Amino acid sequence: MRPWQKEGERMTVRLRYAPSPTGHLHIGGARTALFNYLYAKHMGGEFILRIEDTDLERNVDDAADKFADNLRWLGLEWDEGPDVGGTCEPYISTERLEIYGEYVSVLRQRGLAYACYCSEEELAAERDARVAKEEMPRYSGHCRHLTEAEVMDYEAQGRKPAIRFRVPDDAVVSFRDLIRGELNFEPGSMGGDFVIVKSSGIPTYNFACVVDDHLMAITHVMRGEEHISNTPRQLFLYRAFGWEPPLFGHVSLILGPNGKKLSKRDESIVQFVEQYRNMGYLPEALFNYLALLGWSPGGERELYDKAELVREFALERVHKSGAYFDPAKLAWINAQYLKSQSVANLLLVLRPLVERFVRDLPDHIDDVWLAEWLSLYQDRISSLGELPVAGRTFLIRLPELDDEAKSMLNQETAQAVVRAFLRHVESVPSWTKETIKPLFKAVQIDTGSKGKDLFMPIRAAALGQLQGPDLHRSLLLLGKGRLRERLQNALSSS
RNA sequence: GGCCCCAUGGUCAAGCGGUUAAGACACCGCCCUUUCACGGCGGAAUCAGGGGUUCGAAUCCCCUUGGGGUCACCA
Repeated sequence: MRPWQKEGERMTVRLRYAPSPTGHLHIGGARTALFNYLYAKHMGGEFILRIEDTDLERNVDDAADKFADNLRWLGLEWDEGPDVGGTCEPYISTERLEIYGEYVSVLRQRGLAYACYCSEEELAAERDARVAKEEMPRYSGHCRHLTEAEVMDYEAQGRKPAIRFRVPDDAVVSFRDLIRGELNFEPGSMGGDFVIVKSSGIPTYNFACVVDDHLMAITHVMRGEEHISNTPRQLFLYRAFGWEPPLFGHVSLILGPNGKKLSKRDESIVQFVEQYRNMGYLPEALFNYLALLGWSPGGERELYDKAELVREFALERVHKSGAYFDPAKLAWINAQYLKSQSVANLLLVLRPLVERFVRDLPDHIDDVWLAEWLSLYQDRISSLGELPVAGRTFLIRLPELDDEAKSMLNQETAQAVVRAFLRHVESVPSWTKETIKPLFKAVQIDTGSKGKDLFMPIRAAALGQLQGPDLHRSLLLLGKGRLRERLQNALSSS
């Protein structure tokens, strides 16, 4: 029974994602958030966003807002958090300093925590000495039993103490991980008394996290595997306070191309959510892909919407082993969503993208034009960001002829086809789907060319490449005026 | 190095003592198509190794090997 739990009340699960605002939301963080969200929602519980900004030096100004923005974009909405509020406010560590202070006092009064005056240099020297002896680096407990005189002496030197938690000497810890099962830790493997308040007066992650999770009634903590070794320390704290700890689940890591944990500094891979967003990836697709990375609902399906994922999500099916992040598969999933969505919907994403990618938008571009342009390429690209590249020829005045197109147009018969086509284009009264189609038949009669010999020269002259979307529709989109200009250019330049 | 975690094709993965070891991405081939894509069909490709347990192991146990995480007044 937890203090906040009323008699007979069924406890709702509460999970949180607690990023530190030191950078951008990356794939691994997003997936952790996603799993927490999926489980919370699957259980009909609550998902909470908390900002852990206890590392003042590394905090980045608007990182927290960006995290929130990208999390929302992905489709992860939280029930409580810094901007939406909630019953456990505030949701930002640095606004909870007083709270932490109270709990630190409790520990100190009970003799479970003590001031440590060791300087950074002294600690480093101690660590080096142990490493030199091939021992595990571990705090010696130097300040465990300082006399009053020693304390006064340190204070007189102007030293600012950190507060350490007194780890029981015979400490054995084990807990049942939601994903990995029983986990045991040998005594002495935990590094000795650990710091809970830095000499700056700011608590460390391990301390703030425990106090916050308890006060916020978090029932399940799902986090990356790199936190496994923090868990014993946090468990000590729960024990010291007499609190029932939440259930812990450690999710495997997402691996980069080198087989190691994704590093924010690794530039060989696009790993920030915002980057995919900027490339025109659809949030539903990223959501879908991330959910299936390290978890599987079983069966043969690859495409699931959010509601289905929430319904299917099960901790038992979360993988223990790490998973390589595969941008190609993500691209494929995104392509599937791209094909299935309405052009009108896609336009909402596309318009800002185009405005950002294309300078000096030609004035023939309006929503109707954009819609047609997009639909021409909809099943040929895997993300909207590829459209300005793939469909570039429609944005510029004259096409950029590639080598194949050039050699095509060098052929005598090709010249004749283009010449005849130009003649018919000029004489056609209107420019519609219906009027374009017969022009090809007319050219065929005039020149005797048909099939590839007929279509390719026109494609080359009009679009600059031998491959591309449907020719009739392309010419319609191009417009009669620009097409004529291109045909003339093709004839005069060769 | 200590402690801890992990191990089915190149990648994501299904499989929970008896299967010809699913499916998807990527790759290759064929078909469709005026081109390229899309789509369809087909192909190559996996149980890290060694011991047990068992009538029978990808599935259970042990060891080895390999990979990873962590050892901060970072989270």
